[in-house]
Amino acid sequence: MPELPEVETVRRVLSNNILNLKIIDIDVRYPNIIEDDIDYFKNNIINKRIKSIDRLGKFLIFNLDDGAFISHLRMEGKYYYLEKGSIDNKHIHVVFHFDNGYSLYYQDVRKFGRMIYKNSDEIYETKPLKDVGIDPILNKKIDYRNIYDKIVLRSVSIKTTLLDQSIICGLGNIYVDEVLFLSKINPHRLSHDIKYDEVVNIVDNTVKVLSKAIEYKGTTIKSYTSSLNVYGEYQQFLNVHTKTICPVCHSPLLKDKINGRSTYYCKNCEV
DNA sequence: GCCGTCACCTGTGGGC
DNA sequence: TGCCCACAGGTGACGG
Repeated sequence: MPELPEVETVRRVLSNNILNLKIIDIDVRYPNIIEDDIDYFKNNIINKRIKSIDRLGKFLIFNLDDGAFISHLRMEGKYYYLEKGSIDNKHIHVVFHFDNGYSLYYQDVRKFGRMIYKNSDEIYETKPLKDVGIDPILNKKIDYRNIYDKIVLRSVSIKTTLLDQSIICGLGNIYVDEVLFLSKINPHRLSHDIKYDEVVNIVDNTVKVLSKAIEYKGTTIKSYTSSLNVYGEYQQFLNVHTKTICPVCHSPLLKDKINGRSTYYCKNCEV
């Protein structure tokens, strides 16, 4: 579900609500969400305050007085900040209770999301953040040559390469289709055939698409929400993903699978 | 190190 | 109505 714009929207919503609150208890109902030993995770977080929330790619980083816990929403993860006891359902798997009578509920229908605690010195030096590539929103000076050098080493499709979070992070299935459409590049083209100028174009369009999607609080196709009953509005700007007709040449769009992912593109406009 | 496949889960919608 | 199957916005483990 959530790609970079949706995660950034969640970060902003939570930053307006939970900073400086002390976590006094954690209720872990589905242990597989937590990658650590549960007691280790809880002992390192309980009695600490959330000082800030950062984002790298699709990861949320909840910085505490000391250390941080990192959260990935994967397909369906959502956070709700509500009064303690005001919500309950079988899809809520982790609950952080604060000292003000409110709680942060982590809900995840498919249970794919993950959380892990890190000491301060290992947050960016260990997995998972160690392997995360360039964040196109956080990095104001983008090294196009570096990205090009990594892309042309790959022999898979350009779409597959752009979904690889270790090169450019933050793109998911929806925005990759949009970026490639704006860049006029067929998603099936092999990475090692992509020219330097096309990489520049892809990166610039990535920044453009993601920035505008953040402005509109993400894309809601099915289930995404940044908090209870708050939905993204970028879907009105989608050109190809889930669409049937090309908005430029008006020919029917193609839909097929690349690496098992639904892929929408125009065979006339994307070459 | 790269690549393809599968697994992780549940809900939804279409076909029969 | 009920059953079965494919599919859904992500990522990591594993074997070749």
